[in-house]
This record gives sequence, C-alpha cells and structure tokens, in this order.
Amino acid sequence: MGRKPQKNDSLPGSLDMLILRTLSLRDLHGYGIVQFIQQSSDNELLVEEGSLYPALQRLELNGWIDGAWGVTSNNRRARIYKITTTGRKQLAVESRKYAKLTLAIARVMGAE
Amino acid sequence: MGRKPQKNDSLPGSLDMLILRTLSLRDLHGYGIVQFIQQSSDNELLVEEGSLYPALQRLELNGWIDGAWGVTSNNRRARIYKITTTGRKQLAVESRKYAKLTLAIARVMGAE
DNA sequence: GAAATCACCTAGCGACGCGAGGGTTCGCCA
DNA sequence: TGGCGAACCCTCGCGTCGCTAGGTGATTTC
Repeated sequence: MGRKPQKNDSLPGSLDMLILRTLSLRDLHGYGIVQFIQQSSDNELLVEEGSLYPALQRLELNGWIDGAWGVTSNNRRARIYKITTTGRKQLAVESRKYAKLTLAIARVMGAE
Repeated sequence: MGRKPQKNDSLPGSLDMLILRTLSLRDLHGYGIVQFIQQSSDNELLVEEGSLYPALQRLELNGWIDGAWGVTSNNRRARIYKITTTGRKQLAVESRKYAKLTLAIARVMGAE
C-alpha cells in the first residue's frame, strides 16, 4: 500500500493559502478542494473536513472567497466557492510571506 | 531602518525544529538561541521569549534537550541547554517531515 | 546610582487543525 | 425495492502553539 497522506497539522496557516491557490485556478466546492489538494500534492497532503469547512467560513468572512449553492457535475447539491479580487491579493501576500519564511528557516537549518 | 523580523506565528511546529537545530551546533542558553536564530536567518526570524521558554520546557520534558544552570561568557547566570541523542534523532525526523511538507505545498502552489 | 542590557519565567488569550459526531441526497446493485 | 456506500455539508469540544503582558533579578554602562 502507498504512503499515508500527512495531515496539515504541522503547518497551520498554510491551509488558507492552499485553498486560495486552489480556487484561483477554478471555482470548486469544498469536497473538490480537498481532492485537488490531495491529488496535486501527489497524495501527500490530506485536508480533514473538520479543518476545511471552518477554514472556508473564515475565508468567506474575510471576503476572500464567495460561496453559493449550486450543483456539481455529478448532479449533487454543493456550495461552490470562487475567489474574490481581494482574495487574489491576499493569496499574493501570503505566498510572498510563505516564501520569505521558508527561506529564512532554510537559512537557519543550513547555518553554522 | 531595516526590515522588521517576522514573528514565527505563521509556522508553528517549526520552532522546535529550529531550536533543536541550533543546539545541534553548540550548547547554548535561551537568550542565545533567540539571537542565533535571528542572526542566522538574516534578521528575518524573531522568536519571542513567551514562545521560547515554554518551548524549551516542552523539549526538555520530551527528553530532547537537557538544561542545567551555568554561566555565560558574559559572566551571567543562565540555563545552558544541550541536545540529547534522542533529540538529534528527533531533529532528523522533523527535518525530513518538514522537507516533505514544504515540497508537497510547493507542488500544490505550482499545480495547474 | 540610574538606566539599559542580559537573562529567566508565568498566566491568560486567541487561533488553528483535528477527531468524532450528525445529517442529506444520489446512484448502484442484489 | 430497499439497502448501502459515496459524495457532500456542518458543528462542537479539545489540545497545541505562539503571543502579549507582566514580573524578577543580576550585571554593565554612563
């Protein structure tokens, strides 16, 4: 059997970025976001539903995404989310911040 | 004036790794750990004392570091910490995990 | 001798992700 | 046809973590 996907426990804060990134590519419902992240991470990232839905509410509250009831390609009721203009800006901000942080950490991990 | 160092708020979990990494290079006291991380990260990472000391207790409880009262080169009383054998193993584990996670995140951030 | 620096510690708070639970609707197939 | 599993949504309570804000004391510097 394959490797077990990791929980995102170890990098809080990055979940918002991952969701925004996903929605920047296409409108999607919650369940689909989970699948996209899992697949595009090569089955290494697993987003629990107990993390996802609160995160979506958070993001919507901040005005970074917009949700509306719709129907999936499977003919199922679902809340379809799309990223807003502010959301795209936020994604850019978070990406930059994430890059700086990981670079800084890499420096420490490689320092003598 | 220069850039303000970032808080580590955005990457919880990585603090333990940074401390272990620092102590894997040399025995050090808390205050010195903060300075080392700040300097070796090019002044981008700032560890608050309110984060550091609880973290040190955590690590010691887990048996990953050992603390003992001593004296710094400045002739000041301080708790000198050193990494244990188990701590080095833990550092290796966390480093690998961190690398995998950031790689997975990078995949998602670069996916289409 | 006052102020700044070095050095340690704690309590309480807010944020986040998770586990566990509960719910509906659709499609499949025995 | 009726049962079951998958797709889909949601919430509550918990543990962990870093931060803010506060406090302590010793040593150097002016």
